[in-house]
Amino acid sequence: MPNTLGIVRVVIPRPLYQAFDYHCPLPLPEAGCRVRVPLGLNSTVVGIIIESGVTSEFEQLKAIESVLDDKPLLDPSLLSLLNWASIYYHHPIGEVLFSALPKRLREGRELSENFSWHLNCDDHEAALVSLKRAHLQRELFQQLQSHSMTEAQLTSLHLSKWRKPMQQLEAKSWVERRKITNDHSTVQDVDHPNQHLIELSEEQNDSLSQLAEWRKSSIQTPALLHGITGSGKTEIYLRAIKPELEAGRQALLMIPEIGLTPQLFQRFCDFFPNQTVVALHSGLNDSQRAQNWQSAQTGEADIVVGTRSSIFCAFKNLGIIIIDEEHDGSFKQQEGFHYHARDLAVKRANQLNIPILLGSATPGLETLLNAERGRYHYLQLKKRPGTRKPPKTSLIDIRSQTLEAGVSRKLLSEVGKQVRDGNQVMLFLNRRGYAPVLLCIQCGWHATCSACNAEMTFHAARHKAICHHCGHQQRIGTACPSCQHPQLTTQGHGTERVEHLLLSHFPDTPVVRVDRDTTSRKGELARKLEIVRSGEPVILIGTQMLTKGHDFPNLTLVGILDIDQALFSTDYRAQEHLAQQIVQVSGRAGRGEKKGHVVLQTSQPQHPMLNQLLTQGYRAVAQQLLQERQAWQYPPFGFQALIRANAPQFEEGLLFLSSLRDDLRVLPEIETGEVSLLGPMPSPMEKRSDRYRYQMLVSANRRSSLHCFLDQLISVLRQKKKSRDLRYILDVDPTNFM
DNA sequence: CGGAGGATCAAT
DNA sequence: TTGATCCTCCGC
Repeated sequence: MPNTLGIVRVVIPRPLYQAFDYHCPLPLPEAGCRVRVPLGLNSTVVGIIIESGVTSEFEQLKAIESVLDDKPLLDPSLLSLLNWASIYYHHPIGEVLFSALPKRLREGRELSENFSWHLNCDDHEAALVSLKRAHLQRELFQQLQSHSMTEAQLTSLHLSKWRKPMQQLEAKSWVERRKITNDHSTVQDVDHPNQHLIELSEEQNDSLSQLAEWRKSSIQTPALLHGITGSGKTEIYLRAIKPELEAGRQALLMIPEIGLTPQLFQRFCDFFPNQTVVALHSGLNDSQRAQNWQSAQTGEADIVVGTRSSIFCAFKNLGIIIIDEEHDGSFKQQEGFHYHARDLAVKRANQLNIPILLGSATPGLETLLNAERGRYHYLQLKKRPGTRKPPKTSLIDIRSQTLEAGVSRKLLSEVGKQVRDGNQVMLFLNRRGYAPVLLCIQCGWHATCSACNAEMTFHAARHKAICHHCGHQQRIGTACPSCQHPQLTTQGHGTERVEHLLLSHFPDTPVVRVDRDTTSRKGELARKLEIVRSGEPVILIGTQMLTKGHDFPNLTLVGILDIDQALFSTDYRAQEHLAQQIVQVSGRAGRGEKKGHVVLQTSQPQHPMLNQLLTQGYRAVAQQLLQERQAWQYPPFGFQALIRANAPQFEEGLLFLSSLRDDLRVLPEIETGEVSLLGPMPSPMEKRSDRYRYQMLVSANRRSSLHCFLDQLISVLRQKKKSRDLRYILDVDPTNFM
């Protein structure tokens, strides 16, 4: 072979654990570049180089078809994180690597060129006068007057439809488009007069100086910011980010899935008006996503505000990671490549030796334990700024109350009182729809899903029964579908039903329902939140959508309707989640000048966890739960993985897992008892979306034993013959056992 | 995962 | 014998 060819190692977007070697003309592209390579007999796929200039064992190498990037998309540190994740989660490297890229780039598309827009006009006054009636153009013009804007800024900031008016301005030659070559080698002025409008409390300032001190140490350990709801964690985030930006570095702020309130994003834009803030979340389309991702990769963006998958975003020079609401379950990816973005963020920060700040009013037990063991720096905010006090919480024993749609008389009268006083009220019920059960009292028929082992939820306004697990729908008339009895009844209650109740009791007060059904249309949530923020008396009824991050200053009463189910859950994480949820929902009350009040309805007013939460607070509950976890050797004291298998045929997955268990019996970790297996058993909902689901739990007291065992498990699994429609997945550190 | 080539099977 | 369908294997 002449000396014009080298060899590159390429990862393919297939569920394969190995990489493939290809010939490649010199000079070799670097690791992290995409290539197009032939695969199999007559197809080509996009691959990513993970090593360049290797020697290959393999005899008949093919040559790559083309190189797609002249500079790496993924830098060595990100590649190493992804490689680590592939090993830790025992997931095929190809799928891991490709999950880091936005769809457009996965498909091998060209990088979009990034441009910025500049004003190019002598007489601003005259121009503005002539734009008197062209509002959009005028707004853009004024925007550009203060500073030039990149396309990413324009798209994410406020004007999603900026292109047309910009074209019109361009036609008049008042603006011009320039290709961005600047990668912020000249750092813009980060300081801005608007930044300091909010004065920090003594406690906040104290946290900040601790953070500054912490930043100085040569090895960066993570920091936990445990601040009660309303204590102003966002202000700390902003100021923790600031010095990094001043040093020319970038920041990543990770938020829960539905936590990106426009207010939070806006706060960041306002605080750093000279910096580029971009979002990465599910609300963006493919091209916005690719563009924002890329703007972080090139260094054009200074701050990325993103959900779970933004942990894989490439950065030119990442300086700090912040995770807001770090306890939130949505940081755990629950399908395909099951990773925990919070854990990976800690790993990434560690690899880069940069600071990471985990913020929450209700830190997860794992995080709290890390803080207690001194592995994380522990910061607390115990007060709300100013004179604002945390809300007072009381229980209503619903056993001694008349209930209407699950709402007690006592709570209803309290709602009435608050509304009459001009205040706002929020009722929290984590169940959408009208009622979870629809049945016929004559023949006993009830609406069950044909694809799942589940009741279908009745949605009254749509005259439908809908399965919340697979989406199947059935139209419901007035008569029973089975015996034609003219009246169907319901059991239980969802947000829609409570909304009806509230409308009938308080006809003069707006009732705003916020759940997936009422906010699926784009902009609908924002519109509803706007009503609430106007401050007028409003009764809000909603699911957990309502619990995250919102700030309603005029909200004085929070009612939590149905928690009894969670009190008796068999899932060992249920108590932790419930405590977090109660604290988070409660924290929506009393954020303004008026005092807040929280009412918890329950049939278990003597329940130890509830009482401890009310009298001693979240930290005490968490400590109690940690003790219980320790006694049982549950995480974070023990380590787990869950193998799930499902197939369209009844018990096929069960058979598969049983046979797997037999194969595993001879492994050393099982024989010594370092690792134990539980199951296989049916998943809590055995049939879902026409597939029968089973699972087997792997537990170990040491992480190293677990991982050593899983390595062997994967190789057994790979060799096992399996029917084509059987699917299995390994979930390391599972959080959800459904 | 996804294509291909071989095995299998019922209908011709 | 043939087309359809299932199955198993393999990818550089």
